[in-house]
Amino acid sequence: MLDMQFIRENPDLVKQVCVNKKEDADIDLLLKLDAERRKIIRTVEKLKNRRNVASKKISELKREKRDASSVIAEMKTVSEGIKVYDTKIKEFDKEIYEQMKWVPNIPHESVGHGEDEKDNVVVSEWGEAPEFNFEPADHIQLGTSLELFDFARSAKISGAGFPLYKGYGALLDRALINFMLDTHTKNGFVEISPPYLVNSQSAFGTGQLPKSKDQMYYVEEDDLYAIPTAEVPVTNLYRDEIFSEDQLPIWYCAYSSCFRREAGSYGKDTKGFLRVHQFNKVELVKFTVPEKSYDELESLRESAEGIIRALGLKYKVVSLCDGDLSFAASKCYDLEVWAPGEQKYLEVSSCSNFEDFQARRINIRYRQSLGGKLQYVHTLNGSGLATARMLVALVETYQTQEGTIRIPEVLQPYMHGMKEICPE
RNA sequence: GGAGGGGUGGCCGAGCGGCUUAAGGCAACGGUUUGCUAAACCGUCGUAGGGGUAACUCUACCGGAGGUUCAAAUCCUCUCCCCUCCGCCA
Repeated sequence: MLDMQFIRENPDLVKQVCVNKKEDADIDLLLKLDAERRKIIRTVEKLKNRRNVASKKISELKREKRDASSVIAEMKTVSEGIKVYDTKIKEFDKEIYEQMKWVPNIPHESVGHGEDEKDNVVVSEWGEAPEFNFEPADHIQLGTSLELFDFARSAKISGAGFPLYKGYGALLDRALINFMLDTHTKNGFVEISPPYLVNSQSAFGTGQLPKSKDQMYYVEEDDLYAIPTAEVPVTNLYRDEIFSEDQLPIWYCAYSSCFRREAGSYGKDTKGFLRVHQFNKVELVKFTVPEKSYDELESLRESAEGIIRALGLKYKVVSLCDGDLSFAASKCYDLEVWAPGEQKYLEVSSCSNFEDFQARRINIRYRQSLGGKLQYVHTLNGSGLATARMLVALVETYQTQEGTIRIPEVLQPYMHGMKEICPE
């Protein structure tokens, strides 16, 4: 959510951002409603002032046991007027809010202009693509022959896109999760294990609602949404709360399963683990003062990158252009790992700075040490990382000619010391 | 699911139709004085919105939404959340 005053003062900028981000919020209508609303406020507040003054008079007269009926009669009509205007203001507030919900966040000045993902900028690349003296298999072949996953049976019990891990596949996934959580907590993140179902207020707070309502699983009977990422519960932890400045920054990491309907994406990346309805992810979330948020974004990205490096996977960092930037983000880096079996990069993390866009929606503020002013915090988050796609890159990168999969050294302690996954 | 209790400023907590401009305390900030992890005293101190170049001023806000009334933190209705007990269950 943007500040109305900001929109009032920078209408052209906001309009341009809507065009660049391909959002069709009606800024002119919004400005008109805002001006209209303020005009009514001026009128009604004059009336309310009259009422307050008269009210005091009435109470004085009553105390002195004098007649107040003429003032009361007059106030009756004034009050009726107030009621009419108040109703009008409420209508305007609602209308303005309806429009405001669709206004996207302003990109940071360092974000490039572009149409879509093809205009994203590669910031850095790391690692070497593995070389094979044989034709590398993809994760589905590997997973099937080693019995790591069972897509056919999970489709039977739930449907396509619901993965099932088995044996060493399940162990590998668990190893990845534990390795990530241990690494992040060692680096200063506090671990959170959040609820998986959240109320609509939470889904709205982090920006999933209203825009991506159809992308979430919804339990109608209880009005609860299955989380598409741990970002939702963790960011909402401090909804309607006020920090003191010395409490910031706060760094959280949270493992959760993530649920996404992926409506409308049928036929795209449908193979195996590439795009699924349920996957596991360790999420990183930060709350910080505005001055530090871009430093925190860089450090957040490094935390996520550290995992990929430790696993020895080739990857690249991409800075999203404004056309590819999500609704709520000011700046975003995508981390993409190389999957040699697929012969393509897979997005395993998005590290974003939302500045005060989320904080404004969910009302998270902090009191400045100097001056004691209340200000909105900045929120950031990034995957650190999603395991489903990491598994794809991992098994494809570390496959051998014998059809086994070598285990990266950092994961071995989490795999009971196993160095290699071999056929049974 | 059933029965009670409760939601008031950063925190605690009084108020239960008009002498409230939400008491009082804590915390915070500024100052005076005395000085060994500090105390005492004085002062300032909610948030949001509107108007004004400004000092300032007006309006709203007591979980949320309606209602009664000239007037609502206070009365009524609905609703959400928290706590305790009972039931059911992992």
